[in-house]
Amino acid sequence: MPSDLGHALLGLLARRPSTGYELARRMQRPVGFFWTAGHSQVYPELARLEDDGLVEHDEVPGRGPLPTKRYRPTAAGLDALRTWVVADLAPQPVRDLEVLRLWSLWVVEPEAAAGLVERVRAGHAERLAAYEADLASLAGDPAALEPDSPAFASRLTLEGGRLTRRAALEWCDLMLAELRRPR
Amino acid sequence: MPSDLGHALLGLLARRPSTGYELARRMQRPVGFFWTAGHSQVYPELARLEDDGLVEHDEVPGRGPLPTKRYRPTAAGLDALRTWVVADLAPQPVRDLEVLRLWSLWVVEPEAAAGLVERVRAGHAERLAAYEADLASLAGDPAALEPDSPAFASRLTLEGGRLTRRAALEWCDLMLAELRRPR
DNA sequence: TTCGGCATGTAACGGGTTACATGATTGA
DNA sequence: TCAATCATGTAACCCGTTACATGCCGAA
Repeated sequence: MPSDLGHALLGLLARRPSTGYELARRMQRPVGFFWTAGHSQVYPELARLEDDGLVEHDEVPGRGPLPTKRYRPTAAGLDALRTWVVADLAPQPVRDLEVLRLWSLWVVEPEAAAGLVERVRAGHAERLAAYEADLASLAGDPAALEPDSPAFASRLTLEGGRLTRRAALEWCDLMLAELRRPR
Repeated sequence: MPSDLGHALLGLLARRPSTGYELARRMQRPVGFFWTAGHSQVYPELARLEDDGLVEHDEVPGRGPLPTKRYRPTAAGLDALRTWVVADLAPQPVRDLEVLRLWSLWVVEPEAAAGLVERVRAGHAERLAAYEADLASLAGDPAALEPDSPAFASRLTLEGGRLTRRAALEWCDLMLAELRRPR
C-alpha cells in the first residue's frame, strides 16, 4: 500500500497521464496548494508504484538524456485511489509556523507585532488571489457541476481555500485592531 | 540558532518554567493546536538549547529514576525568542491530507463522498469546540486584553482557530449540499 | 552563446514518529 | 495488584529538502 505521496500521484495520474517531470510541476500548483513534493521524491515513488502494479508507463520522444516515460494508473491503481479516498483518516496534527510565532507575539512591542501580522496578512491575501484566479478559470466549465468530474473536485477544494483564507484575513484585521487600539 | 522546535520550547518556557516532561505535555495542548512534538524530540532539543546558553535548569525533587530538571530561559534565550518572532518568514507550504483526499473525491460515488465530508466536518466541529472551551476559560481574565501578556496572545491564536474552523464547517456544508443536490 | 525549460535520476542531511528501556508513586 | 502518571533518555526508521549529476533544445 502506497504512502500519501503515492496516492497524491495516483490522484494526479487519474486526471491525466504525465511524466515524472510533469508530476513534479503539477505538485507545485494546483496540488501544491495543499500538498507539495519535489522531483527527487516523485521519481522513486513512481518506481515503487510501478513495482506494486498501480501505474504503468510507455516511452515517448523527449528531450532529456534519459528515456522520457509517460505514466498512467492501472485498474488496480484506480482501485487503490478509490479505497484511499474514503478510508478512515486519523485526526491530522496541525503544523503552522505562523501561528506558532503569533502565539509568542506578547514578547515583542505591539508595533513590531503589528508588523508581523501585516506580513502574515499579505501572505493570506496572495494565496486568496491565486484561489480566485483558478476559480475564475473554472467558472465557465459545465463539468465543474458534475460530481464525477475532476473539475468538480477542483472547484470544491478551491472554494474551501477561499473560505478559509477569507477567515484568516478577517482574523488578521481583528489582531491589527487590537494591537493598534489606543491605550 | 535553534530550530523551530527550539523556538517553540523557548516560547513555552517564557510563559512558565517546566520540566521536559511538562513541555512534552504542553506541546499536545494548547500548543499542539498548531505545533506538536513528542518527548523524544524535547529532551535532545533542551540539551542543545542549554549548550547554546539559551536555557538553564536546576534539579528539583521528582518521581523518575533520573534527576528531574526544571528549565527556564536565560536572557539570551528570551532575546533569541524575540528576534525569531518577528524575523522574516518564508511563505509556508501547506500540507493538508484531508484536502488532498477531497481533491480526488470525484473518483467515488457521491454518497461515499458525502460520507467522507461528514467525517471531515466532525473533525472540524470537535476542534472548534476545543477552541471555544479554551476561549471561555480566558474570558474573565483581564490580562487577556494586555498585549504584553501571554493570555493576550493565547486569546488571539484561539480566535484565529475559531474563525478558520467556522469557515471550514461552512465549506463542508457547501460540499454536502452540492453532493446531495438531486440530479 | 548563454540562459531557461525539459527530463531523469542519486546522495546526504535533518526533523519527526515510533519503539525501546527504566523505575518510582498514586489511585482504583 | 494493576494501571496510569511522573520522569528521563536512546535508537531505528521514514519522509522531505537540498544538493549533486547529466545533457539536449529553443529562444533571446
